[in-house]
Amino acid sequence: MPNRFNAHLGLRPVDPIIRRLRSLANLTDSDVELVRGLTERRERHGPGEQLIAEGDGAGRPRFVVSGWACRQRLMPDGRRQIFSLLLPGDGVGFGARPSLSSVVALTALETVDASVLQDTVRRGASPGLARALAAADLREDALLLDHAVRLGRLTAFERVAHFMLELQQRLEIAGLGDRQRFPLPLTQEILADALGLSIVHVNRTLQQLRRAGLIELRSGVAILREPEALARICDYRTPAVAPNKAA
Amino acid sequence: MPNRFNAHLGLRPVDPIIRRLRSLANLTDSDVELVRGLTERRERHGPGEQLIAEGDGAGRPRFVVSGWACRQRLMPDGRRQIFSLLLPGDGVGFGARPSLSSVVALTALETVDASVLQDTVRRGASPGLARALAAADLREDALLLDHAVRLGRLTAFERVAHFMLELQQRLEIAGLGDRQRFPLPLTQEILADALGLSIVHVNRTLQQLRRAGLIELRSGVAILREPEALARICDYRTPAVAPNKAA
DNA sequence: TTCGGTCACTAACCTATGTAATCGCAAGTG
DNA sequence: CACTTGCGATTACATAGGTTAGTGACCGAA
Repeated sequence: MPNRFNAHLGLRPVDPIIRRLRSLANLTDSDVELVRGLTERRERHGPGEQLIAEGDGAGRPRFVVSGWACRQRLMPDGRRQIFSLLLPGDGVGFGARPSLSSVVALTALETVDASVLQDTVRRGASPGLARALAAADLREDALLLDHAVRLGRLTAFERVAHFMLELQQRLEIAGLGDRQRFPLPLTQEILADALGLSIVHVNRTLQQLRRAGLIELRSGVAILREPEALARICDYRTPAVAPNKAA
Repeated sequence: MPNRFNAHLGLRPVDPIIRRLRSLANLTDSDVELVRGLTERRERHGPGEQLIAEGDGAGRPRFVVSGWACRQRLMPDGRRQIFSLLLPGDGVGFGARPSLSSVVALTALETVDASVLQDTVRRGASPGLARALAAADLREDALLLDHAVRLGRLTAFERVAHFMLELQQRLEIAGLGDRQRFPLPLTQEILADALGLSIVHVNRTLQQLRRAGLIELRSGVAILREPEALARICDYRTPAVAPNKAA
């Protein structure tokens, strides 16, 4: 629970958002100030809580501040497919279209309302933030295609490796991990539903990666021992981030 | 090769486009006239030809008039994942963002340039067409999520059934099939790359569906003998089409 | 403290799916 | 005509991954 406590340590709850947006486009000081101001309307959600239901119209836009969530779809027989994970710094509910998937908290989750930011962008008052949101959208689409390739064409071993690398990269951008280490507060069941595998096989595959000396998992923290080897295994390409390119 | 030949039979090459757009939003007579006018700048592509490469900037917008294409991604070792099929009436290259996947012709393919239409929409001169394009975009996203569920959570049997139902529905809208019968000019290899299966297993699964009396395939034509049974097998839900809803 | 619940982990077994190798047919093509 | 080439079909075999069942560690609630 990051709070006023760590403010004087230079850590603010909205930092992941700022880091994320800055990785997508150049922001002016006033852009950053605006994001800092979002600290007001906060919401807390328990694990399992649904933020958005499938088919919901455009809801309030929000940013995840802490905790993890996901987009998913459920089948009537209980099978679940997770489309993407929402990490601190990620936006939800932007875009004025009915949601095609539900959004569910996977851990205790904290969000802030981003209506102010969205209004500012719509008013045309911040080209920087506008570009950042557009880039975030593009990035999300790219991740979904990566995910489809993972599900359709990668083996379990490759899938897990690929997924770990994606998480590392995203969390590092959010300031929540380094090139080798990051928090991973997911059960193996959640991993299974994201990767299109069974729980048991996720477990097997993680063991395999461990035994190969490629990763390490301990109490909610993942360590990539050999990021380059992992990347070779699954043909992971670090996405080109273009913070300086105008539209 | 539909041409001036069948014009006096009431069949025009742009008909699939008109039917498609009409299924997405109400069009005025002048909207339809505009689409009819697109017949000019036509392009022909041979099977295998790449229309758009991964990373290409916003290209000319086009509609598929005849033939099939797909969005896909290739892995260095030759594995391929197809993300979506592009059927007559479908648009490509709208949206001013770099393409995240390449677009490749699967059969002989005919397209028309849609720049005029896009300009009209951008000028705000046709709310109907604007809504249609937005709806097409939304629909495309929805199909991609369906696809992810197919790849991640459906068995081969369910995948093929689901895919056939999707094609039936889309082709019927385009006026290229009825509730049971539609053209299917795809090799089993292409099906495999779309469904995340091996060629052999696609063959097996098709046999299985045939023996079960659910489908029939003959010389490029698919027949769904039991559409309802198929839909039950894979929990296929006909997407809600909302041609009358304003944004 | 005990109890119930969740989760990681394991083992045994089963089956869906992939791989490799052929065959035959139909449609070019020279 | 002989000769490819591409594609669907089929078989035999190998294996990745699913299913079921169970254990023990941990943890919060009573």
